[in-house]
Order: sequence, then C-alpha cells, then structure tokens
Amino acid sequence: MTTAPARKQLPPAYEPATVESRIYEMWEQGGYFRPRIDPGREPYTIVMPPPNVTGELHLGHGLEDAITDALVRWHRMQGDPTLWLPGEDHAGIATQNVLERELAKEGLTRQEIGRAAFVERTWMWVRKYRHRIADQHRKLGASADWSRDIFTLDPQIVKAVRTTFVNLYDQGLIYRGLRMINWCPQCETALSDLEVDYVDVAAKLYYVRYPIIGEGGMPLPDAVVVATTRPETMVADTGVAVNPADERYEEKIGRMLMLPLIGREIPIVGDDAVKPEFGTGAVKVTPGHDPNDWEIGQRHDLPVIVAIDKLGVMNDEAGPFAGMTADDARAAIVDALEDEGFLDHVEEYTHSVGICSRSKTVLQPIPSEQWWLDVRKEYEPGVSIASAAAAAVREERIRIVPQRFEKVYLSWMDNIRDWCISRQLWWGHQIPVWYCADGHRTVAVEDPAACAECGNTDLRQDEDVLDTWFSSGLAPHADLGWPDDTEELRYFYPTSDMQMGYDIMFFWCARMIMFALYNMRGRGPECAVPFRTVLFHGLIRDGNGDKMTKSRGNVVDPLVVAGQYGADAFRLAVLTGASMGADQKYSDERLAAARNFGNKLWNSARFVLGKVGDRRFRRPHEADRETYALEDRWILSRLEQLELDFDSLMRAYQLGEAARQVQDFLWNEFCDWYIEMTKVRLGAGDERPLHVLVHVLDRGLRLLHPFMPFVTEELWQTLREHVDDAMAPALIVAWFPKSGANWKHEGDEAAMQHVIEVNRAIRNLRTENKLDIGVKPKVFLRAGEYAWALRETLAATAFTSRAEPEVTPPGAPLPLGEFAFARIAATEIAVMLPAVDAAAERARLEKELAEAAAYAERLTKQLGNEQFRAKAPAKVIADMESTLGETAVRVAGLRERIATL
RNA sequence: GGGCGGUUAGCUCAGUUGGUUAGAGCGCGUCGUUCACACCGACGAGGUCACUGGUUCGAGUCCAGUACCGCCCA
Repeated sequence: MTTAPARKQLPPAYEPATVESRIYEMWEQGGYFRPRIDPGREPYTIVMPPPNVTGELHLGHGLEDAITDALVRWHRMQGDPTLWLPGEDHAGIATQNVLERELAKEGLTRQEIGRAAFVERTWMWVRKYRHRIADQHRKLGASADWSRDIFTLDPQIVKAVRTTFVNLYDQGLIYRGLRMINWCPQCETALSDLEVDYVDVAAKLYYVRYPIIGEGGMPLPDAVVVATTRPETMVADTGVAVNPADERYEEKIGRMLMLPLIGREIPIVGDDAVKPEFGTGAVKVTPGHDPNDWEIGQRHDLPVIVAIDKLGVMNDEAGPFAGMTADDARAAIVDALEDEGFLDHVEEYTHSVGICSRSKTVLQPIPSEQWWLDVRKEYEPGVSIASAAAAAVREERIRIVPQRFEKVYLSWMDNIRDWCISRQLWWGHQIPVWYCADGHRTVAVEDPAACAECGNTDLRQDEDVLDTWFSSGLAPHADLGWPDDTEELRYFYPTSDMQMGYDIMFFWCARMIMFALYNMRGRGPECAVPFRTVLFHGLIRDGNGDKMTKSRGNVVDPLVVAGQYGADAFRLAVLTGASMGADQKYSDERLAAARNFGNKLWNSARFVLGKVGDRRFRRPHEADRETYALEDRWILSRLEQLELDFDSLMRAYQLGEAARQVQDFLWNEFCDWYIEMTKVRLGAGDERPLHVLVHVLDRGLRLLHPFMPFVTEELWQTLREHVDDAMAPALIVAWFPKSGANWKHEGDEAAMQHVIEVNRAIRNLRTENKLDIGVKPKVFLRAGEYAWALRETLAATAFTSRAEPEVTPPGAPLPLGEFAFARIAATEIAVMLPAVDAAAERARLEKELAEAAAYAERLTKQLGNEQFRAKAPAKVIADMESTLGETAVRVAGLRERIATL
C-alpha cells in the first residue's frame, strides 16, 4: 500500500453532460484513435458505412456506432493496431433532392442556374455539413480515426472510381446499351432494379377485342380478346402473344390483328412467357413500355414503339391522344374503345406497380441507352463479377453473421442481372467517358486533352453520373489508397469486420464484395476480399414497431436521446435491445434502465473510492489465497468466469449478451452481495477487502468500457491512482482483462451461492412474519455440508439480513419460543419470532384495517359515480369491482383477527 | 409464387453443441431514513415457452406439420 494523490470528489449522481465532451477531447487529443502500424501485429480494421453528407445521424447510425465502437475498443485494448475508418457519402439522388428543395425555396430550379452553379452550391453544403456528421459521431463516443476521414467525392476516391470504370470498360464488363430500364419521371433518371419498390394497388383489368384480319386484308367479325391493366399503352402495341401450348389459340398464331383505334396490323406470336391462365390467355405486346413485352418483342423481332415520353406525356405515336398525360390518355382510350365497341368488359384487379423507392412516383418502364455493368461476363476463365462474389461467401472466405443472411445474399447474387450504373443526375461521379464530334469514345482516368482515336480536341464528357453505390462499393480498398500501393492498403487490407443494417445488404455489402474481388484480384482469392466478416444488424423501429421515417414523423434523434440519458445509456440500450440481426423497438423505459445502471456503477465506485481514501492497493495475489475470505475468493472466481465468457461471446459477435453479463455481474454480484458483505469487515478495520474491491472494480470498468466508454473512463481516471500496478494513461488504451485460471474455484462458488440463498430465506421469513425493520431476530442455522461457509460469513449475514444468526449442528435443539422455518439444501433455517405483544399487534392490525377500509371506501365511491360508470370501459369497472370484493374480504379478515386478540 | 424471420411474464426482450425448479429490465404489490446509490434497497406476485405430432432418459432449444404476424425476392 502506498499513497496516491488526493482525488477529486465525485458527485452523488453520474452527470453525463459534465463528463462526455471532456473525456472525448482527452481521447482525441491523446491520439488514441490513430493506430500505429506495427508489422509484427495483425491489425484490426473496420470501415464505417458512410452516412449521407448532408443528412443527420438517425438511430440506425447510433446503433452502428455502438456496435462498431464496442468491437473497436475491445480490439484496441487487446493491443491490436486498430483502425476505424470514418467517412461520408455524397448520396447522389438524396443530396440532389435536398439541394433542389433549397433552390425551390428561392423559386429556382437547377436547370435555371445550370450544372456548374448547381454543383458548386452542393459543394458549399457539403463543406458545411460534413463536420456536423463527424461531430455527431463524436457525441456518441465513436473512437474513429478522424485524421483519415474521407468523402466519396474526394480526389482519391475519384481516382479509384475512374480507374475501376476504365478497367471494367477495357475488359468489356461495362457497356453502353439500349435496354428496358426503370425511369422515374419525378427524379428524371434511370434507376437500378434495387431502387424499385413494388406496391399492390387496386386496379382494373380491361378486356379489349382485337379483330382478326381476313385473307383480303379486311377485319373479320372474329376477334382475339386481350386483357391489360394499362390500356393507354395499346397505341404502342406491336403484337399479341399467346402461349404456343394453348389449344384455344393454336391455329391463330401467325395471323394478323387490327389494332383498335390506331388501325395498325400486328401479328399474333406464340411465346412461352405467356401464362394461359392470365386473362384470356392472350396478351398485347408493347415492347416500348413493358419489360416482359420487351423480351417477347426481342424474341419475335417486333418493332419497338415509344408512345409515352420521359415526363409521362403521350407523344405523336399516340395519334389522337398525343399531348395527354398517361392518366388522361387511359380514360380517353377506354372511352373510345367503348364507343367503338372494342371494349369487351372490365374486371376489378389487384396488381403490383413499381414505384421509385425515393420519390414514391410510379415508374415508367422505357427502353433507354444506359451504362451497364455486365455481371456475368467472364473476365478470367470461369470467373465473373457475380460468380466470384457468390463463391467468396459460399467458400467462407467471407463470413456472414448471423449466418441465416447467407442464403439471402446468395440467392440474390445467383440471380443478379446486369446493373444499370448511369444516372441522369448532376451530383456524383461523372462518367469518365468523352465524345468527340465524330462520336469516338475516349475512356480515361485523367481528363483527356484530345480524342484517343482521331485527336480532335473538342471533347464533351458524358453527362451522366454513376450510381452512388458504385463509389461506396469501393470503400474498403479505395479508402485505404487504392489504386495506389499505399502502406495503409498493404497493412490494413483486407479489413477485418464490416457492419451494416440488413436493409442495405445488396446495395452495399454485395457491391463491395463484387468490386473488391475484381480490383484486388492480384492478391489472390483469400486476400482480395474486402472484409473477413460482415455483421448485419436489425432496424430500430418506433414503439409500435413501425419503421421510423420523416413522413411518419416518428423519427428519434440519437443526439437528443444521448443528451437526455447520456451517450453510454443510449449505447447500452440499443446494443442490448435485441440480438444481432433482429429488429428492436425504441423505448424510453429501456433508456432509463441503462442510465440507471450507469448511475449504479458510478455509486459503487464512489463507495470503493471513499473507502480507499488516498491510498494505493496491490491487486490480490493467488499466493495469498488463504488470507482471503470466502466472499473475496467468490467474487474473484466469478470475475474470472465472466472474463472467460466475455471473450467467447465477443468472438461470436454476441455483443449484447456480453454487455448484459458484465452488467449482471457488476450489479447483482459485485454491488448487491460483495460490496454489502465487505461493509462489516471494513468497519472492523480489516483492509483485505480493499485489495479486492479496487481490483474487481478496475477489471469491471475495463470489461464494460467497450459498451459504456464515458462513465467507465471517467471513473477509471480516478481509480487508476489507487491501483498499485502498471496503469495505462487512459482506460481506452488499458489492457483488456484476459482470464488466467488463478481464482476460479467451483467449491467456493457453490458455498457462497448457498450463503446467498440462506440469506434470502432469512429475509423472506422476516418479511412474511412482518418483523419490523429494527427487530433483529435470533436465527438458528442447522447446517451440515456448508456449516463452515455459513460460519465464516456470519457477521455479514447478521448485517445484511438484520439478524442474530448462529450456526448449529443438524438437529440441535432450539430454545423455547416461536419459530418460522425454511430449508435450503441441507441447511435448516429457524427464525425466532418475537413474543407477541398483544397491544402492539392490535395497533398494527388496526392500522392495516384503517388502510384497507379507506381503500374500500374510495373504490365504493368511485364505483358509485354515475359519470364513471357511464364512460369507463367495462373492463376497468369490472376490475375495480373485483378489487373491491377482495378488499372487503381482507377487511373482514382483519376485523376477525382483531376480535380474537 | 419462392425464401427468411418471429410467436417465451402485463410490456420490451435474452435464452448458440438439448440437461436440475425457464431468466432480465420495465411495470405491478408490500415494506424501507443500515453513513455508495430513491436513477436505490429488501421481499413478493406473475409463464401450458403459439398449436399439433415426432425423436430422446430428457425439448423453449432438434425434426415434421398447422395458425397468426412481419420482412425479403420474383
């Protein structure tokens, strides 16, 4: 024992607001977030899913910070060179929408101010908001390396994006092609398949008669009836299709039909894609406005007619309906069909409609020239983008946690189609393709001065930008410097863990795997992977289980929550709110519970520090085992077990369970039993427990630190002065407890467990027999096996269970008097009841009676209130009536007992 | 249509090679000025682990099926 400097006084309650920013600053100033590259050690690396640069953090980001920071701190404390690489995403459509709304407030559109001015304005926003995002992470305690903070439009990422594009293009994996795409008339851009949501809508199925044309070219009375949900597209029909196996139409294949209203002749074709059970089994084919029809049209060489433009307006192909919106045209066409006798009948019908996942606008399927990533083309024998990405997971070079998401990933990857990567937006990575006047293409990483083919210096860059996920998909290697051969890339790649909500598995996780395996393939299959393990967490929903969205107005700001309860409480609550991968419901009660635990911990430390004074204690050493009491050995044994369990839980990514176990240990074992039991010995001047208290608190703070970094660091800064050991300057870089097998002792644990249960039995008997708080009854413990343990802890039992206990042999006679009995294993517990004082007992019963009678009266009065009876739910009334019944019985019983006294 | 998940105390949820009497927090009831903590403590009430069948010495846990709720993909 030596003397430590005088410590400052801790306030009686933990006040996060006075602690968090100071502690965070201390960590950041100390440089603890920046890893030191040590070739002798394997690093731990994790890349942050970059939030939208102009957005704000939501609860999901908060959960991600809690998960990642726990893993990061755990690894850092184990001495791994640990890098948490933060960043922000330019978020193409989302950011452009934000800026367009801002412009609209000034009565402007982006077209009016032009592309250059629009992009400049967006950059101004980015410069303003980028730091806000980082500060929000800081408030939650995220120990990310901010010196490496990266934005997806930074020059380094531009270089990576262009290099990737050029390489893929050169290998023919990126191509320009006319294909059916999802067009959002609101956002005025093409979308990938992933950005389409499908909603069921009540609609109508229109049955339209298409007359058959006879030998002489004249329509016959005979007709084929087709069913369609979109009659307005009929003006662009170029065929009718039936299933070739459908006997009803067998003889009609090859005949010509007359397209009503328009008069065009169109053929009947046989195609397996047609389902005979839909409608009449004959469907109109509109290759210009339906993805399936496009396919059918391709197979039968049908012309493509586009009659609806990109703003949803009918063009000249629609003849008399030109100029109408598609909706108006539908009504007009149905009217016309009816007037001219082509409308057979109409049915109610529910079908699913594709809408833009961002703007919720109904999408128009239209054929369009776009840039595509060919995911099936082999770039090496037997290897394509999609096959490599599937194999990495199938062959377990990448591990998915929880494992069930593997199937989701694989079934998607196995069925993936070419990815539409171009967007008709202004904000993003502009496609690195330039055209000269002769239409030659130059595809290059650096802006070219002249056409690569003809030398023409008059070049125009492709106006489109790339899908946002094209750049974020490069994160793990691009953020570390690729395509340059940087020290960071060599050391930290592949990254270790990756973490995200399961809702972006395809958008982000899949794309990172696709790109990494291509760009990093030089490293070989094992080391090309972007990460070794990916964790998918669930969504945080509101109290009703609904998704939190701005439109619902149920969004909760994590910083508001952290301000209210403390960042530690927020982190613990979301981490233990559900098991990994499962959704959780937000609840204030859980936040309060987590805050309460922080306060409990705070006060347990106050107790320890108060007893320690200004002294410094050595940790208990196992060689001195015999000098320690049962409860000392017990808590040390439990601590070791916790350390073992903690390690295996964390290795299995069971973060919530690990946190729960530390919490249980500190509250239920350390506070409720160990600290309570030490009070007697400490009061008697025994300093042995101080070694244990200091040591266990130190270890407990270390174990809890990954989950509750602020409160643990704040307490540890004081505690470290009182542990006579080599102590790090800060908990964030203190070594993590690694259990040896020094104190683990089954016998001590069982004995102490018995002591605890005996204490509980004594307290239970006290309560059942309504002993006053001041009464200390004689208690006889007739014990066998554990007599030694009960004897050793007798003083503690006397104190914590307020009794005068005595251990006697089994069957020992009891003195005269009244007893209450219980039995725990082989120990019989006899609590001596005080001689009954008739007067006092009468007084007690009278008091109880008065209370019960008053309660009954209140209930009677309430039930007699007509207003109440009229308006209250029947259940409330019924419940109250039954409570009244019970109370009446109790009153009667009490009266009876008073009468017998 | 295909796939996945959920169903455990009033509420929110744990429960990972099947193992005594199924847990926690909140809420509820009773009691409480023991010098760390009322953001606390003590004691207590509260569960047919959705249902049916099977495997097993033993099932909340494994298998098959059913119902309801939710999600993803087409």
